[in-house]
Amino acid sequence: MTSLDFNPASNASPWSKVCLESAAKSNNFMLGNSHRVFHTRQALLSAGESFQGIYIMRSGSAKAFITSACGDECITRFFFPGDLLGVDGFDEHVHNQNIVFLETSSVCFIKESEVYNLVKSSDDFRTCLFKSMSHTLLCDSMMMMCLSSCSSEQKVAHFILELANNFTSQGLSGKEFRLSMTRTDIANYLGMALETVCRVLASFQLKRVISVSNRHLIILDTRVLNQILSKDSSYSSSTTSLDS
Amino acid sequence: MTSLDFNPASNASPWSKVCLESAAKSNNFMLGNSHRVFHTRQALLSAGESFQGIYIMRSGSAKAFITSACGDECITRFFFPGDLLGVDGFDEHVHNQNIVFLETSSVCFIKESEVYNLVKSSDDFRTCLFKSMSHTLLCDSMMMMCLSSCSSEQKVAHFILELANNFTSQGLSGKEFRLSMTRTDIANYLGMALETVCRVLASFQLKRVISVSNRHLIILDTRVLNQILSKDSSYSSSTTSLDS
DNA sequence: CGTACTATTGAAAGCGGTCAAACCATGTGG
DNA sequence: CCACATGGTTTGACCGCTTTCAATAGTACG
Repeated sequence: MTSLDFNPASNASPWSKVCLESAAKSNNFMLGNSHRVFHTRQALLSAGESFQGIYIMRSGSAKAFITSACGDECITRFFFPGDLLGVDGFDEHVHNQNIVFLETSSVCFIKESEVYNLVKSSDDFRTCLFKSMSHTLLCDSMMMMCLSSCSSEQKVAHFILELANNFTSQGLSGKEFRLSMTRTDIANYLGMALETVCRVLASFQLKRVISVSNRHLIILDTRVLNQILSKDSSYSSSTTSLDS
Repeated sequence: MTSLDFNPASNASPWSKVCLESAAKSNNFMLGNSHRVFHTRQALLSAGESFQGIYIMRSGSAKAFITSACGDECITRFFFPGDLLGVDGFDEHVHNQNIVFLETSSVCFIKESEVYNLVKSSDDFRTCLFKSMSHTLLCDSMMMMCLSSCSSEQKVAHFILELANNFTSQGLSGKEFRLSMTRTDIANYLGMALETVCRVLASFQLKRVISVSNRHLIILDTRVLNQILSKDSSYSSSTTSLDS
């Protein structure tokens, strides 16, 4: 009923996000030396690279994409501060995704061996790592659900709310923010044509639900946005009041 | 060209699948007592239930689904022997998905506290657990890629090959097997209408790529199936034509 | 100021969904 | 053993959402 059914990220994320790094720090694993800054379009990882450890996004944003057999890139994920990067490498000790930054960003590296040490020595770290991975799995499920059963409008609504949630949990405004990704990226991520993204955004703007100009986005009516998500066909008058 | 670009499951899965349970066993965590058998349509978990631990699928199959805000079920995952169930619960200590068995199956339960103990005490278990979760993340990415950028034919081809892979890694035939899920389940999972699933299967059969009768499926030409997956458009002349 | 990239909007075509009607399998009870 | 009921499956016809194609406009940055 409430906004919970929209996105499970709302509660879990902020907690584990801060936790991981601090938990690691408190164990004196010299994380200070492992900070690194990247700029727009720079790559953190490329598919095929050997796995050395994981990264925690400290600031900025990035996208992960796979180059499919057909040759085209497919964005599978966006990363924001607090997210873990490169976790897919545990499986085969090889990264299967490319990760590229969308803006100037900084990450914190944790070597694989340190991850294992921390998991053993720090309950906090272990808990947070598990939470984070578990949470990602849940988000993936929600995303798959969205991709498989949502209309274009619902997909975009979901995407905007997801972003808003992320910014809110970072302590930033969830109502007004900058899109660090292009329309093409959004379209790619949501599995639709970029023209459709534009059209949906335009339609939302027409309905006074949002206001967009280029990368700058303002959410004018979160409730309607949630309504669109929960049922597009019939705009039931009043469902539930909601969160932030 | 190789099967690698189709599904990353091929290599990783079998290894970690066997490992987890044996690693747990070797540490004498009395897993013998935690075996349980379920029958078709029985539920292992329901959304909202509190998280107690994780399960390893020993035999049979199951589906995970979320009930969306719109009220309809959405299948996010199918489980086969070796898969971990209920991992999404680490995040909030609550399960967000329902898991229901598709046939008579047996699972092995590992209490949360035991998971943590095992992670600390057994490098094998820790490695396998990480691999498994990491692998699931990768599979999710592939699935999202499929959902967002594949045609109906490609989705079904992907699904069949995924199943074949799973059966192969279980030591069973990857060419001939029984579908434990209904067409409706498949359609739901792949984000398409069940009628479309039927149509695609029929078209594949017409092309002599597969042979299906009810739940019984035989793969006649894996190569063409992979070709369909990697590029559909070239076949457009003969595929969707309704000439009969 | 031009070049390249990004974004927007329109018109036409097609894939896939919805609706509808059979068809088939399995199991139940007469 | 058959009639019936139920749920799963199949196929056809029609329609609409999205994509594709195409052209234009706005933006960033040298």
